Amino acid sequence: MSKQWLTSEQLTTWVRLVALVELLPGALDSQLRRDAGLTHFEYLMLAMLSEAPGRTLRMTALAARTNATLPRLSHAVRRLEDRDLVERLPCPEDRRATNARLTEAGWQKLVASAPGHVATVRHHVFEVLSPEQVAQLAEITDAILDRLDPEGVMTAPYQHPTTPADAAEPDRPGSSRTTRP
Amino acid sequence: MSKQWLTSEQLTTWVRLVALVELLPGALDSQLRRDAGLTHFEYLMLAMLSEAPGRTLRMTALAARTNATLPRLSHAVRRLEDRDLVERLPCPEDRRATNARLTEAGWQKLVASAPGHVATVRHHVFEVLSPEQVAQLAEITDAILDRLDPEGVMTAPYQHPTTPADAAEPDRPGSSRTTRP
DNA sequence: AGCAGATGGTTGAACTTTCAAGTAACACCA
DNA sequence: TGGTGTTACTTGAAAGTTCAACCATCTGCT
Repeated sequence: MSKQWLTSEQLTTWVRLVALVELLPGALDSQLRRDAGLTHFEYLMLAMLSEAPGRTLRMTALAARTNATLPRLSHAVRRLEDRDLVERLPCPEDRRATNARLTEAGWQKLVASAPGHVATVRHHVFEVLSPEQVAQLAEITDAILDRLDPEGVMTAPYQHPTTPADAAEPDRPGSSRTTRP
Repeated sequence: MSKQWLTSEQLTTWVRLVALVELLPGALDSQLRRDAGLTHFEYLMLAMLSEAPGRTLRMTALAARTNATLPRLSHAVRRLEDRDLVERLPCPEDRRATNARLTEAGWQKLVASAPGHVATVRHHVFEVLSPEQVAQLAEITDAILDRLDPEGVMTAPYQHPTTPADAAEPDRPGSSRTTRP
């Protein structure tokens, strides 16, 4: 702590960033709950699974990609399982592990809810930013995530554009990508 | 929904922004829980009260400034009351209303925990950004908040730099401002 | 082979948030 | 004056998250 306080520019920026960080998840949540009956966290789980090879991910990997603790994910997956959007399978390679796989109904659910979600994202973020600002925001978030998520677990598989997730996904080539948001 | 999907620049930016929005609250929370025994939400309540005239705010106003529902705030204030950090007073002007006021112990708690919190903010955000990027981020968040929080309730009293909150606060002039983060 | 420690995941209890009433006071108008 | 409707908040129950065990399996070491 070399300097104790923030400059007034930093303070203004920080106040706004905190507001953004508090408000944005709520906005995403309400749209998804209203139009799709999903929380943003549930949507994220489905989206992450949809991008994985075989639409399948180990619990630990899914937890990392969604920033969830293992207990939280375990409970959440059980609820999604009750709704037939996801299924649990024992992992053949490691018998301690459990794989979560998107069901066909889960895939359909995601396909059905993605457009409304994307529209919300566009409305709240991209419609109000210039292309330059989008580029600036990409760099800014990249810099911050460098410390917040050094491994880039949450932004995988978007870390390595030379080996996109789609390459490993056999069915519906090119379409899974568009469901990402 | 004129355009259905996002460009790849937008997608990259969006993935990072989501990661940021998910990760940052957790980072703030763990530091505050570890070093101060406060959640970020509790810290925000104390900070907002500290800036208000007489360190007092109506429940509704505090709820707006912290992006909390009224039931959530009511429960949370009761817990802070149990810890003697906040007290509840009936509002003289409107007998339906309740005022929440920061106690001296609450003020001390805030003063004690602010430096560590600010250090975390600096570490995660301002140390990795250039001054230009800080300015860019201020504009970007401003644009987004325009739709997310048109009234600017969460960023008040930083909306009107000509009438700073400090002007209305009698004691410890100039100091309350620095506890804001 | 066998054991110690690490890893992967689940479960139930405690805590927090949300949701659905419910109460009290204010505001307006007949 | 007395409704009628709105505002401000609280409360208790339901839902979700976190926390602290717990079990099973794997890994590495002897």
